[in-house]
Amino acid sequence: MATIYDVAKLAEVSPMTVSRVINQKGPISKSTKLKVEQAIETLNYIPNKTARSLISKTTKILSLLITDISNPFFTKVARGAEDKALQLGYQVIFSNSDEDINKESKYIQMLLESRVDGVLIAPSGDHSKKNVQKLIKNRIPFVILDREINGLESDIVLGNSHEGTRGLMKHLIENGHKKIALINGPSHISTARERKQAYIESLQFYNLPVVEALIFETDYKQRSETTIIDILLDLPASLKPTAIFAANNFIAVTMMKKLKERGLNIPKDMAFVCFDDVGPMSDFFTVAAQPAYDFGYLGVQMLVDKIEGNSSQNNRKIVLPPEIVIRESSL
Amino acid sequence: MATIYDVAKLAEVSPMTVSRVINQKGPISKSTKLKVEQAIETLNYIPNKTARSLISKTTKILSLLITDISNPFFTKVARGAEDKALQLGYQVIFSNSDEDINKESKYIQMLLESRVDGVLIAPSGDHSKKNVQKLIKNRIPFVILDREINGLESDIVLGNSHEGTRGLMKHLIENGHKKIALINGPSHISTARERKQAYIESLQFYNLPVVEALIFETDYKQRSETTIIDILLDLPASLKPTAIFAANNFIAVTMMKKLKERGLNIPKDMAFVCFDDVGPMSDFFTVAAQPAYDFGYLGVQMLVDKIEGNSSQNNRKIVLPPEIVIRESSL
DNA sequence: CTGTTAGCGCCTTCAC
DNA sequence: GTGAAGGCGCTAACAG
Repeated sequence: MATIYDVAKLAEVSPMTVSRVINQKGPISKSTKLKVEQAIETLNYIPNKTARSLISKTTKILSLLITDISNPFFTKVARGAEDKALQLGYQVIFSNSDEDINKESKYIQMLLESRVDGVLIAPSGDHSKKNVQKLIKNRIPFVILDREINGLESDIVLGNSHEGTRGLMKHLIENGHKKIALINGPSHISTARERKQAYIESLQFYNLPVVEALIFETDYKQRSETTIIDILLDLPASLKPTAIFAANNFIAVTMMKKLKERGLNIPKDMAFVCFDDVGPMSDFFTVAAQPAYDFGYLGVQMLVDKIEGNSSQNNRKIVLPPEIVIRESSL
Repeated sequence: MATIYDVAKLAEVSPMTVSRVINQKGPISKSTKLKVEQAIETLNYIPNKTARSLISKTTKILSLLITDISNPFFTKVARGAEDKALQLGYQVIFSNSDEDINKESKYIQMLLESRVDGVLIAPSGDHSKKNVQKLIKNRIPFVILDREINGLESDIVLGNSHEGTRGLMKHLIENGHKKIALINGPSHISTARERKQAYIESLQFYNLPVVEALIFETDYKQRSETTIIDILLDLPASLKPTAIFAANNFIAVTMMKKLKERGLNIPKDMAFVCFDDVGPMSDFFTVAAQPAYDFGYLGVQMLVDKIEGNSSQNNRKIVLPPEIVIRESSL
């Protein structure tokens, strides 16, 4: 592969001159510029970004560290991130932590070695604090996505779990549901804590009892099995819920599948709502849809602002409201 | 950020010795190794992959160039690719061409400059040949995904469009459908050509007429509007189809939405089948589901084989069969 | 307007 | 078992 020296030799100039025409920087005569351009062409010269990085201490690469690209929420986040990154001249490396702190730590190490210019991270939970602190220690700019880390201030792009939950609960309750099960994510993730809190507050607001037997905690991951539905359906009639609120889309998918297996009809036998869109074909589901694309898009914008020093402030917080979309599953 | 020199100084050894302990290569005494490790620890030294790349001429980065990560098919491809890449010690940069040859070309240029070790590409169409040839010219290993490029042999991981189409058509026809519309992708994409051909052959196999008015060509992208459904529904009763076969998931989503808008019930008023899964919540759709995860997983495996020279052969072709999943939309 | 020198952080090669 | 010299491809800083 041709180097700047090869080009220089062919064009009968110094490597520095070649560098100048490549980077369109510094004064160059039309004629030498032409010579160089021809040499570049005939040698099929392509600048080596790796060598540049060594000098510029900049890679023009961003890291997108999410929990699972398969989750339609994060798929859209990724799309938004990549679109904005391209616009700003960055490439993005993506990684899936699978909500696993160890996997997350491994990726953090890798991205540190890669000298990425910045990191967009959806933390796997509050324990991610140590990973984020590693970023801080190494002065690599980052923006947190979707989940706050307990006891850590930072630039962040978030949804509004309270608003989304209240909207969903209001809809359910005003449609006559009094016994609503919550199938939540792990309490070490901020969104799960907030969704539970808003769930409880909503019940209280409508003077409905908070029944512990109707509150479950699982994880946000895609699962093939669950016993929660069995437990719910075995509840005595006085307790058995008429509606289920799943705290994210993957929980919803798992529960729905089980509900179908058990022969229940949605919404006739059980109303069903959840947080997050469930994918392109979601015309059936009542959801609190978050503007996932914007999470990624704005996140990258914020991050690059920070990297390139265009931003005066720190700990900027963008909160994006969800949209309550009422569909068949709860009617 | 600490360099190998800082570590060397602190440990009172030469940089070379530090390099040796980092890479666990060459003989080192226990005691110096310990000294070095301590220095690394106290200085929080992290090897600079960028500098390494300059010497090794290897970046341990793969490029995944697909058309749209938002497409559930490619989402899974990406997941499979990343999983295998992690296993093999590679990171992956992803890019979305949006089925646009110009965008694709731009990315090809970027990845060439980045000196990625290999490329996994789902070509935007037959015109991608020039981009792939650029890869060949620059000797960068690649594996093609999902779509063959007319007149180009290469390592490739593919689905079986014929088999999937025949399966779907068989199901429809054996359920009594005689007028089946095909809403296909662009004919410059191999999968569209093959699906159309298999569609026609299936009709002929069952002695059914091939009606040009029932064959449409659109693109594989997500769209918010379409006139195709209107055209179909305005057809005289003698022609109006009783079933629709969408050539990919995005086409299916667009058409379904329109069908709903027009007040049609699936499958009562119109049966509906498509190629590719439509996302995690696809329990409604009859589809030819491709093992998308394996496309990515095996693709990376093949690619890294090539990169690391473990593979003797060229132009290896992996064909992954689809699974016909019959669900409500066609019953 | 163009060229020279030096060095980014690391590793290969060859000495000792 | 350890170190010194040199260079990967490029560009900043200075010189002319």
